[in-house]
Amino acid sequence: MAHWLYKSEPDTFSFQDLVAKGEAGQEWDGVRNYQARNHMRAMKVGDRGFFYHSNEGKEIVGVVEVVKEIHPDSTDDSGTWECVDIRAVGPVKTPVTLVAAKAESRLKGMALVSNSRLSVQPVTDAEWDIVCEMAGISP
DNA sequence: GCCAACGTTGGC
DNA sequence: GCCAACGTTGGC
Repeated sequence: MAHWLYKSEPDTFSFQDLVAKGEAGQEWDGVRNYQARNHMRAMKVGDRGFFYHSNEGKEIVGVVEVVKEIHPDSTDDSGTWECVDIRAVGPVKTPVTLVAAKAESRLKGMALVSNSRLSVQPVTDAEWDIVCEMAGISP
Protein backbone atom coordinates (compact mmCIF):
# COMPACT_ATOMS: atom_id res chain seq x y z
CA MET A 1 0.00 0.00 0.00
CA ALA A 2 1.38 3.36 -1.02
CA HIS A 3 1.70 6.33 1.27
CA TRP A 4 1.24 10.04 0.58
CA LEU A 5 1.47 13.49 2.06
CA TYR A 6 -1.06 16.28 1.61
CA LYS A 7 -0.25 19.87 2.30
CA SER A 8 -2.73 22.52 3.26
CA GLU A 9 -2.65 25.95 4.77
CA PRO A 10 -4.61 25.60 8.00
CA ASP A 11 -6.08 29.08 7.44
CA THR A 12 -7.71 27.72 4.28
CA PHE A 13 -8.43 24.12 5.23
CA SER A 14 -7.04 22.55 8.38
CA PHE A 15 -6.88 18.97 9.61
CA GLN A 16 -9.65 19.86 12.06
CA ASP A 17 -11.78 20.92 9.11
CA LEU A 18 -11.24 17.49 7.57
CA VAL A 19 -12.09 15.77 10.86
CA ALA A 20 -15.33 17.73 10.86
CA LYS A 21 -16.22 16.24 7.47
CA GLY A 22 -16.46 12.82 9.10
CA GLU A 23 -16.37 9.40 7.43
CA ALA A 24 -17.43 10.66 4.00
CA GLY A 25 -14.40 12.90 3.85
CA GLN A 26 -13.71 15.74 1.50
CA GLU A 27 -12.88 16.17 -2.17
CA TRP A 28 -9.22 17.22 -2.34
CA ASP A 29 -10.00 19.82 -4.95
CA GLY A 30 -8.16 22.88 -6.11
CA VAL A 31 -4.91 21.12 -6.99
CA ARG A 32 -3.57 22.72 -10.17
CA ASN A 33 -0.27 20.96 -10.54
CA TYR A 34 0.41 18.07 -12.89
CA GLN A 35 2.84 16.27 -10.62
CA ALA A 36 0.37 16.40 -7.77
CA ARG A 37 -2.43 15.21 -10.05
CA ASN A 38 -0.34 12.30 -11.24
CA HIS A 39 0.25 11.26 -7.67
CA MET A 40 -3.48 11.36 -7.01
CA ARG A 41 -4.09 9.24 -10.12
CA ALA A 42 -1.93 6.55 -8.56
CA MET A 43 -3.89 6.47 -5.30
CA LYS A 44 -6.06 3.57 -4.23
CA VAL A 45 -8.92 3.47 -1.74
CA GLY A 46 -7.42 2.80 1.66
CA ASP A 47 -4.04 4.39 0.93
CA ARG A 48 -2.93 6.34 3.96
CA GLY A 49 -1.23 9.70 4.03
CA PHE A 50 0.04 12.42 6.31
CA PHE A 51 -1.66 15.78 6.59
CA TYR A 52 0.79 18.67 6.74
CA HIS A 53 0.06 22.25 7.76
CA SER A 54 2.07 24.71 5.68
CA ASN A 55 2.78 28.31 6.71
CA GLU A 56 1.07 28.02 10.07
CA GLY A 57 2.56 25.27 12.18
CA LYS A 58 4.69 23.72 9.46
CA GLU A 59 4.13 20.29 10.89
CA ILE A 60 2.53 16.94 10.18
CA VAL A 61 -0.58 16.88 12.31
CA GLY A 62 -2.66 13.90 11.24
CA VAL A 63 -3.23 10.75 9.23
CA VAL A 64 -5.73 10.58 6.39
CA GLU A 65 -7.05 7.88 4.07
CA VAL A 66 -8.24 7.80 0.46
CA VAL A 67 -11.98 7.08 0.33
CA LYS A 68 -12.62 7.77 -3.36
CA GLU A 69 -10.21 7.33 -6.23
CA ILE A 70 -9.44 9.83 -8.98
CA HIS A 71 -12.41 11.67 -10.46
CA PRO A 72 -13.02 15.09 -12.06
CA ASP A 73 -12.41 18.06 -9.79
CA SER A 74 -15.85 19.59 -9.24
CA THR A 75 -14.30 23.05 -8.94
CA ASP A 76 -12.72 22.86 -12.41
CA ASP A 77 -14.86 23.67 -15.45
CA SER A 78 -12.19 22.91 -18.02
CA GLY A 79 -12.13 19.21 -17.27
CA THR A 80 -8.34 19.27 -16.95
CA TRP A 81 -8.05 18.65 -13.27
CA GLU A 82 -8.92 15.67 -11.18
CA CYS A 83 -8.73 14.74 -7.54
CA VAL A 84 -9.46 12.11 -4.91
CA ASP A 85 -11.54 12.21 -1.74
CA ILE A 86 -9.84 11.77 1.63
CA ARG A 87 -11.05 11.44 5.19
CA ALA A 88 -9.31 11.99 8.51
CA VAL A 89 -8.14 8.83 10.28
CA GLY A 90 -6.85 10.57 13.37
CA PRO A 91 -4.39 13.09 14.73
CA VAL A 92 -0.80 12.13 15.40
CA LYS A 93 0.28 11.91 19.02
CA THR A 94 3.21 14.27 18.54
CA PRO A 95 3.20 16.63 15.54
CA VAL A 96 6.32 16.28 13.41
CA THR A 97 7.64 19.70 12.49
CA LEU A 98 9.49 20.53 9.30
CA VAL A 99 12.47 21.45 11.47
CA ALA A 100 12.42 17.97 13.04
CA ALA A 101 12.09 16.28 9.66
CA LYS A 102 15.04 18.28 8.32
CA ALA A 103 17.08 17.37 11.37
CA GLU A 104 16.45 13.64 10.83
CA SER A 105 19.17 12.43 8.49
CA ARG A 106 17.11 9.42 7.39
CA LEU A 107 14.52 11.83 5.94
CA LYS A 108 16.97 13.70 3.73
CA GLY A 109 15.34 12.38 0.58
CA MET A 110 11.79 13.03 1.67
CA ALA A 111 9.84 15.24 -0.75
CA LEU A 112 8.66 17.41 2.13
CA VAL A 113 12.28 18.29 2.85
CA SER A 114 13.63 18.47 -0.70
CA ASN A 115 10.63 19.81 -2.65
CA SER A 116 8.40 21.53 -0.17
CA ARG A 117 6.35 23.26 -2.85
CA LEU A 118 4.70 20.12 -4.16
CA SER A 119 1.21 19.95 -2.69
CA VAL A 120 0.63 16.21 -2.95
CA GLN A 121 3.70 14.09 -2.40
CA PRO A 122 4.62 10.41 -2.31
CA VAL A 123 6.04 9.03 0.94
CA THR A 124 8.17 5.90 0.86
CA ASP A 125 7.47 3.02 3.24
CA ALA A 126 10.73 3.75 5.05
CA GLU A 127 9.86 7.42 5.43
CA TRP A 128 6.37 6.47 6.61
CA ASP A 129 7.79 4.30 9.38
CA ILE A 130 10.28 6.93 10.50
CA VAL A 131 7.69 9.72 10.63
CA CYS A 132 5.23 7.46 12.48
CA GLU A 133 7.94 6.72 15.00
CA MET A 134 8.63 10.44 15.45
CA ALA A 135 4.90 11.14 15.70
CA GLY A 136 4.41 8.50 18.37
CA ILE A 137 1.89 6.46 16.37
CA SER A 138 1.91 2.94 14.96
CA PRO A 139 2.58 2.66 11.22
C1' DG B 1 6.97 41.05 4.31
C1' DC B 2 10.77 39.35 1.66
C1' DC B 3 12.70 36.45 -1.50
C1' DA B 4 14.22 31.94 -3.46
C1' DA B 5 12.56 28.10 -5.96
C1' DC B 6 9.69 26.27 -9.01
C1' DG B 7 6.09 25.73 -12.62
C1' DT B 8 3.66 27.76 -16.36
C1' DT B 9 3.01 30.79 -20.15
C1' DG B 10 3.84 32.89 -24.43
C1' DG B 11 6.82 35.09 -27.91
C1' DC B 12 10.06 33.96 -31.24
C1' DG C 1 11.00 23.70 -29.19
C1' DC C 2 13.60 27.01 -26.53
C1' DC C 3 13.86 30.30 -23.05
C1' DA C 4 12.71 34.68 -20.79
C1' DA C 5 9.16 36.62 -18.09
C1' DC C 6 5.85 36.11 -14.91
C1' DG C 7 3.00 34.28 -11.03
C1' DT C 8 2.65 31.42 -7.02
C1' DT C 9 4.13 29.00 -3.12
C1' DG C 10 6.01 28.63 1.22
C1' DG C 11 9.98 28.96 4.38
C1' DC C 12 12.26 32.30 6.94
